[in-house]
Amino acid sequence: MENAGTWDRKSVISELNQGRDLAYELKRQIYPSTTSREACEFLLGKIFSSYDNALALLNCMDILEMGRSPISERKARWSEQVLLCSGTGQIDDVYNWRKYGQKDILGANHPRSYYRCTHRNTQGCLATKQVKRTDEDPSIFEVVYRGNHSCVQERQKRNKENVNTQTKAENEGQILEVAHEKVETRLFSEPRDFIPFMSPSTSESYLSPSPCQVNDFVIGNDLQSFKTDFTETISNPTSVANFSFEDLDILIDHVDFDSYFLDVADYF
DNA sequence: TCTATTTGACCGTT
DNA sequence: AACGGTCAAATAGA
Repeated sequence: MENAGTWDRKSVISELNQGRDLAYELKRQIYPSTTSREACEFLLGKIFSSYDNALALLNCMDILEMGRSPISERKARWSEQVLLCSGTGQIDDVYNWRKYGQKDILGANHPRSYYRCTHRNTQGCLATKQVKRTDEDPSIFEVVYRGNHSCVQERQKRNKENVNTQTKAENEGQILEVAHEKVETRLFSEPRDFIPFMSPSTSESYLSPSPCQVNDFVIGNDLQSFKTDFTETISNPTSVANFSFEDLDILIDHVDFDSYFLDVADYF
């Protein structure tokens, strides 16, 4: 077991280092932007691949650890992010949602709608979101995201296969503000009986449900500065005109990476 | 026929 | 008991 753990750790570190190096190379080539678009897309594909592989490895170790832990210790970090957006409320956020409820809320002028990930049953994805018109301005929606997606959606896969060629939905809403984000620890009473599996055609990972997770784990100065950019974007009430959910997709990927790494830090 | 939405009922928490 | 979140049967629509 020790040997397996050592091998896993080296693999993870190697994948993450490669992803970091590629990201810096891309950054170097973009500024100034004299590099061809094809070269950038190639690098992005390699970066996504490295992070996918690292996540898959970490998730496997996480599940192994969960299997060894008593139920009373099966805790997971749970993230919540609140966005304010204009438009129809049906903003284009990459993921597919299925409405499962609507409630009138005490003291609120408009009901709150409840959505869960379409892939809850097929992939065990536990991400949910709530949407409600604000009392102050009914044209502005408060969107609360809970948990992170463990599923891989078709659009997400297309994004990774064809970076920079995404098309935006006609009715995409504009995100006005990231109101706040918080993290809490919740106890999961259900056993994790999902296992990770690999796409037969690619190395892309389909991860088990792992509702999670943001933390402050730091890996070196370089990554810290990289993370700081994102943290500043999401933790302060910030005007984010031009911010799109394509950006959020990347943001979520990054948050996933961090939290998984904290798990593996505990593991070791 | 299949999938998504609607909506009243139900349940856990406070 | 009130409230918020979820369930599930009924309904809509492609």
